[in-house]
Amino acid sequence: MSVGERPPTNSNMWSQSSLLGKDLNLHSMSSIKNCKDNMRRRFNDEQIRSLEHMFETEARPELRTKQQLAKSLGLQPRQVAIWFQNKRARSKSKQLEMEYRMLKISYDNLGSKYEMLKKENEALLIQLQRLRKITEKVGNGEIQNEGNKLETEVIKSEFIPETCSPEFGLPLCEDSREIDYLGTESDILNMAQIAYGLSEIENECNIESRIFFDDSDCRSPLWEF
DNA sequence: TTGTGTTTTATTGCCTCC
DNA sequence: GGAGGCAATAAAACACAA
Repeated sequence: MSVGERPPTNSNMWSQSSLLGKDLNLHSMSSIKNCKDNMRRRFNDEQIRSLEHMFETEARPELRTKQQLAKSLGLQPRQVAIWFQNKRARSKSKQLEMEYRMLKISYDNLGSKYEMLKKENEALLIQLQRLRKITEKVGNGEIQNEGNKLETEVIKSEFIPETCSPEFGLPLCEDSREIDYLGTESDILNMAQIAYGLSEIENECNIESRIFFDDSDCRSPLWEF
């Protein structure tokens, strides 16, 4: 017999049992355990095909259906009932496995997205610090009208977003330095004022970020999945 | 051939529903 | 209380590497 081939089975352990004519009660079989041990056989290909086909249309068939199917396959109704029960269990297990895989993929994607956003956040914070320093200089009058053009150039050269992303309303750019990114000098001053406001928000955000994404929490069982 | 892991068939105990 | 479902488990049948 080749590998994977079923042994020929034209009957089964129940065909000669004392249960002929009995109902599908699955809990009244202990008295014939010895019979089972001597005669257990796997179902043949045709029986499996029919059972699978029936399962596709109805996973929980009625008693009458199971009895008819059993008769047509030369099995005991009880065997058919057990087969459906086991099949439902296998099916449920496979379904759970599939759901787990999907969730894991989703979780992994979320993780890499988080890492990406974290890097972008870090880059933006650095830029914010630079902007704040410049704003302080403006406030202290360190930047004179005469020098504005020069400062503007410095700002332009310094304040180039490291991440140009449409998600943040920033233009996508191959070479950011060629873009007049900040606009006019008055725009810069406006941004500096905004920066002061943002620094407050930034502090709050960092606190919240730590609550949700603190690495120390990653050791929790939930995080590990 | 044999040891071991996997799949399939069957049992048992508990639970819910009518 | 009986019927039938499910979860956990046993055990036979099978697959396969060494």
